Amino acid sequence: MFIKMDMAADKPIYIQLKEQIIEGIARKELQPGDDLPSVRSLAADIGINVHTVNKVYQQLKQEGYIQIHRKRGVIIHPDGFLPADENYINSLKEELRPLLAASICHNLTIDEFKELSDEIYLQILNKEGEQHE
Amino acid sequence: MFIKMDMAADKPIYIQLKEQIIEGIARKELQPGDDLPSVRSLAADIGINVHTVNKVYQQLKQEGYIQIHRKRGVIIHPDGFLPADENYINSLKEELRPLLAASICHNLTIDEFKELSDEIYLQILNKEGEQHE
DNA sequence: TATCTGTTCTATTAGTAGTATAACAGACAA
DNA sequence: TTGTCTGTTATACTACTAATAGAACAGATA
Repeated sequence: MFIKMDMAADKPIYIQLKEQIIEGIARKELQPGDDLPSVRSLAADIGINVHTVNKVYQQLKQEGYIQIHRKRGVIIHPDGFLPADENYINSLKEELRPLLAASICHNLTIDEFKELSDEIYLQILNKEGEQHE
Repeated sequence: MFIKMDMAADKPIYIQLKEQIIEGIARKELQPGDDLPSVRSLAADIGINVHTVNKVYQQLKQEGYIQIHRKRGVIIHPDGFLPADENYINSLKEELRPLLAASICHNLTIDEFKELSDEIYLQILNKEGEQHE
């Protein structure tokens, strides 16, 4: 598995796990229909509690990233990428807004902000540059 | 004051307050040297606890947005906008990364993402479009 | 002296993050 | 049928954060 937890970080581990799975989907390492480990095996694998993994899976299901079948287990949603509906766009806007406000206060131009976005975008999709430390 | 709290939101009120002050600085409604209300008066004004306001001021001081003087009170940092040092850029990147990964999963192109950024950027700087609900 | 400022202390309530054990119900293979 | 895997639910506990509350201290100033 490609999961790397940072137990010392202030970011909750269930958020870390969730983000890494989403990034795995984004870079197509996890493709539609692919199996995900069971809650128990993944929990044992990365050394965290079953409930923590279950919480992540429930949220990913809720947001449409995965499907959960009683016996077969957990799979990446077979329909492929999600629709960028108004709901999603609005939540994205609300998350971007404080980042942009702070950027302005740090003398970052909108062009510099967009260049940064480009950079990270390529970094995510580049299969080589796995880790970001 | 231009502060509007949403007590029903899941976002902690100290985060809301902090973000609104930062956005006030970004849109230049709060200019270098300007006075901010005392912890007590602001707390009474928006109906929250003194300690909550104090926490926000301490963090804003720590991040260089404001100065706190024993008697004079709290002022917007007189040096103007902050430097976009490596430290800040790295923290911004870490916040942007999960947003971009999720955007990719929602079929958003990098260009659409950047258009969204443009839109919010203008929305912040536009003195008219105050609220974002 | 009285009053304002930020600051610090202690204490309480409520909620979240994470762990731990256990049990239930469905699926499936031996 | 039995055993074992799956997700799911329930309960309980610890630790931490968010928020409130009241009080007190120290410096500045009118």
